[in-house]
Amino acid sequence: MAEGKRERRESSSEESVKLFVGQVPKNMTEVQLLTMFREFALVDEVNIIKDKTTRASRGCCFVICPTREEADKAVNACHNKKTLSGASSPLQVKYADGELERLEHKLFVGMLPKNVSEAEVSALFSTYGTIKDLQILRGSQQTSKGCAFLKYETKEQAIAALDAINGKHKMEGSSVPLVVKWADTEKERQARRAQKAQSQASNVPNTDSQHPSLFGALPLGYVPPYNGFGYQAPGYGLMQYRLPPMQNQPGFHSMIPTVNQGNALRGIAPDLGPSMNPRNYAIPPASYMGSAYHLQHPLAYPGGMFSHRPLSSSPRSVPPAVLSSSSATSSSIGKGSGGQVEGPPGANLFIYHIPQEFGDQELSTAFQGFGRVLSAKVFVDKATGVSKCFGFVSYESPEDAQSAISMMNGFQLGGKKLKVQLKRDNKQTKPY
DNA sequence: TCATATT
Repeated sequence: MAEGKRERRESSSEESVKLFVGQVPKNMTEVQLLTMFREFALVDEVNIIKDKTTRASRGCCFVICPTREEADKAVNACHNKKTLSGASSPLQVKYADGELERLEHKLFVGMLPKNVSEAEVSALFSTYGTIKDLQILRGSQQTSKGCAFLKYETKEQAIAALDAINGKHKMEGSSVPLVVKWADTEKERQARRAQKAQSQASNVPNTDSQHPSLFGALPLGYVPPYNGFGYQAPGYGLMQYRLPPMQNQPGFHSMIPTVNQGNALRGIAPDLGPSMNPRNYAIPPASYMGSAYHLQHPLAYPGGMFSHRPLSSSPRSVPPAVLSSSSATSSSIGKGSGGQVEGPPGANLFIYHIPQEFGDQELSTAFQGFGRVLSAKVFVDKATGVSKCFGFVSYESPEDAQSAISMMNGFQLGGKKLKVQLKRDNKQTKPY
């Protein structure tokens, strides 16, 4: 018991350092990992990060080292240097989120006089400890922003300074006391940034209609103004999205009401006579365009309405999204609690050059004409939320995937051509 | 440019 207590304290002491390790095969145990890391450094414990509900490994773990020196040894020896059997890429070993900051003892100092020098700030704060780093924030013209970041050698020093100065000490020539706080952590900053981006986005009216991708922007079954074929969001039209060769295939022309054919292809609203009921155009569609907006996006052609399969020979020639106008929008993409649903071997696609503005939903919609889409994932930058323009689509069968490849690979979208290939398979052959 | 994941 005494021993357990001591161990606990060691693991969570100020000195110990937590590392985050990625690319850990899901079948490895904590003991195996512990053994492995101990070849390189002193390690107190390993904690595999598991799915909250399934308890399955999430393919990463934490490693606790007694000191920073030991942690650095582990990082230097392993990060990007070793690939564990079953992993697709080398181990990623780094300080866990917030860990570096925790060791930095970094303070924010506010309410500095604009003309104060580093030396003056340094002189004041040196009273409480050794300053490892000091930086007064300045604008483009070197003008002080009236605040600074400062790092102490130890946490105790930082606390001493914080207690002594915050709200109490006025610098020469200043009428307000300094503000001293712990600097925001990276996570806090991220949260703040996300918050800001969020509020800015919601301040823009009509975000949806301005979205270059019209998928998902309109409810399925929604009949747009005019006729459902020519409607376009401001600034965006079919012009930006080239049609695939598809249009030359048999059956293509017969799918579009003659009156509107030309314009539909260009995303131009036809000039309807005043007596004409615009909605008439969108009606026949029950089968044909569960949603008028399918036509607004060229991707609707290859995958959606104009399957390369003979139109009459298979029920699948009309994609699911088109059959039912009520259930199609979110034909339940695999978003099962964070995990991504993978299809059988050969049924998973890797897609590159996805338009920036596409999200999971748009990707799914674009690829749903070839089979049931089990999952569709566009990768986004963790910090900015910006698409990395690649992603994955999984189908139930390899045949679906092959159809999608033959139809969508090389398909021009927004200036670039989609690259559609089978996803690489990193699964190791199971020994037994 | 191939599932990157922070108990």
